[in-house]
Amino acid sequence: MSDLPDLNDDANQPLARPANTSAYLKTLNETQLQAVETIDGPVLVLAGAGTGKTRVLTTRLAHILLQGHARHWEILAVTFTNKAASEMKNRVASLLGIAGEGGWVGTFHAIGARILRSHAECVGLKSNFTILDADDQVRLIKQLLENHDIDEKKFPPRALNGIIQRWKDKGLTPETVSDAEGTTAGGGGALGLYAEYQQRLRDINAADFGDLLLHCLTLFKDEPEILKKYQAQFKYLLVDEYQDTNVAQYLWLRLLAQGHKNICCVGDDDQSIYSWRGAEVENILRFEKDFENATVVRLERNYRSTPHILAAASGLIDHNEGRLGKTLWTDINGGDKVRVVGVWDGEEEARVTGDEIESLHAKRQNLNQIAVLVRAGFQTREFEERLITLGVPYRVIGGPRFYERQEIRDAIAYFRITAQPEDDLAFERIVNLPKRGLGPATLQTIHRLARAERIPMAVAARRLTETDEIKPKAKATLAGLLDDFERWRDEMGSMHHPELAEKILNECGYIAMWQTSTALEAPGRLDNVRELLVALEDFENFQNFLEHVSLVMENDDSTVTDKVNLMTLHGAKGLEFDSVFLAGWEEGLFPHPRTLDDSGLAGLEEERRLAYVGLTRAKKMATISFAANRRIHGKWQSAVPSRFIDELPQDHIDIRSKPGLYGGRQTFDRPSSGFGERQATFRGTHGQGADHGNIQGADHGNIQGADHGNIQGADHGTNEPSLQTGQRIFHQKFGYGKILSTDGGKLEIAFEKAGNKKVMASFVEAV
DNA sequence: CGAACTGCATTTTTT
DNA sequence: ATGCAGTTCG
Repeated sequence: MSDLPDLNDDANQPLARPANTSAYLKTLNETQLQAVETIDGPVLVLAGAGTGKTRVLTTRLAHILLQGHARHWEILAVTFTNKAASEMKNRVASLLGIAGEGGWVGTFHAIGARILRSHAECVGLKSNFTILDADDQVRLIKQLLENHDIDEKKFPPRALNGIIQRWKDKGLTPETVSDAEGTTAGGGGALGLYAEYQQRLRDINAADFGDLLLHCLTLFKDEPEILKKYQAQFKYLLVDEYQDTNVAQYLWLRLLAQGHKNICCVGDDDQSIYSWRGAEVENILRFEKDFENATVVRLERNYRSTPHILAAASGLIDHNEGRLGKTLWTDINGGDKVRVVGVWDGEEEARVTGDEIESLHAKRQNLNQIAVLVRAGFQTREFEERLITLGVPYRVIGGPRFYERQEIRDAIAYFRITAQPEDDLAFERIVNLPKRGLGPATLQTIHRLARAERIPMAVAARRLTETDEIKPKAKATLAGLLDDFERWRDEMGSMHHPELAEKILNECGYIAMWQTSTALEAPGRLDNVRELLVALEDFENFQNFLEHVSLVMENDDSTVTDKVNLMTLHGAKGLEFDSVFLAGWEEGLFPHPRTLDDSGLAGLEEERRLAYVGLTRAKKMATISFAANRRIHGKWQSAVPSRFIDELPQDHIDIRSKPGLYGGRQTFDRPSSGFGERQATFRGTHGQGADHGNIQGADHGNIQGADHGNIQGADHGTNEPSLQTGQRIFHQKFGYGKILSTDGGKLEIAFEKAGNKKVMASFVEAV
């Protein structure tokens, strides 16, 4: 990390001229300049939507380098997304005129992984540990539950994983989870599961996303010298989207910042929309208390939206309590009011929106500059259908990603097991793919041994090839497969990795499997696999490629072609468009009832921030729409406009609802209603919202309360070293027998019924 | 082993 | 409505 060639000589010498004459600072406004030039000590930059946040962040980074305050490896700049990280890298590079390779600009997770790989052994891992994604996490939990015969229905693996991940978000290890939480969460079983999950991760040399930070915290705590090294190294810290940090990230930052105390956090409390995945707005609200003598800079001049849009958004967010408070203003003139459109149903909403988009397009509005924003992913469907009919090109942002496709995950599992023999999840995924007769029975045996001995499945499998535990045919197949793994592993050193990858996929029969498949999607899958092989070329080796796959899964749909953007409100954060359509502003949909149920007022405020984020994406035109009738989960429901519509300042909106639609279900008997009347309708709203809650509310997310299924305590029903020659034993499959000889974990047994067999000691009970 | 059937939930999403 | 997972049947 340290002695990289310094690509930029200027960075080594302070510049003689005064800072504010530097060309790159000239374009900044006064507060932006302050945010850039206040280099020493803690700085909080409250950057409202569209106030030039990224610019400040990148200019500040460049400024520190150009002024010679630090070299590029002495600055730590963290973001949440790869997109933000690469944008920062690129912009800094262009400001400096060079590429800042080797710097510490990256996502929290990428930086965490980098630190962790250097000191993996301190937390019980090896530096080539695998990074597990959400899918792997859930599968691992499932395995653990199966082992304890716990009913997945009563304890959904996803929910349990959620609990564990939230603990990790809070920086809690199984040892530090409070007793109170430990005894209630997941029926009291989640904590035990967490401990077991962590143990299993170590056994298979893997870390999940949360671990990338959590293990860092453990590392910093256990190895103060290592922490000191990083504290000394990072003279300046820059943090993007600070309002989205969770406790673990906060602690991580605070530790690292303690050396030089130059930490600059940029964020906007009004755009905090990720509490459901552990983000804590409190981090940003508390900044001045956490970091003494902090400078707070407010960026309030908005360069993005017209006054009406800004006023509507500001008026809306004003309904939230506990804000740090900002007053956005703009110099931009003109622009229309925010349009509020009521329609009969979802179909009409899509039709009206589609027509509007067409007419914008006819007026030469760039389709890339148009977005339809919805609350939930499924809502894009109706718009897609309509746009297809109209022949308007579109893209859905946030859809399934390349690396999430089944065939890609399969192929990658082969690479994973090759690069990291202990990767159980990869092993399990491909052991019988393509089908090679290693079915559930064999797998279960491998599993049991792996668990009993706390060894990776590949190791367990290898041992089982030396005993009679599994059928001869399966045994031979398994031995062959394991030999393949090893052969490929040996070749990693000598062969060019894209070629090796191709070889692997050919030899294992995976390619053949799709080639011979008559399935409709087979050719497409093969194409994807080929594409994967091409992607491999861009990386130095397997390791780098796999790291990329797990951490940098870019969703680069930023295709050059001109298309309308469809996405969720969450997905729109950080983006901007000339024209924005905000669809589905109805009670029961937005604010989402589930959020209200789960988090009450705090949830409502977060939904309101989501609305605010949506509105502030618009540069020139914002259109809000709601339907009087909506089909949800196949059922038609009448709907009333979202309470957020009521909260918009009337002076800045233009209601274009068809006469009579404003009242939702009252449409027929009470044509045409105005604002005043809406209050009455609004009451009805509440009733409906509550109904919604009832449909779900009953036993949702409450894994507690059940008194069964204690996750701990089930034993693995096995051995102790007291197994000696002559000892009578019981084996689950072969029955009773007597030990003839022992050889480490292996035993030769004379079974009363089954004859002489070699078995694993783990599968034998002394009787 | 694979096709057909049944029950069930169904926000947001990065890494 | 729809899709997914688990189960059952041929």
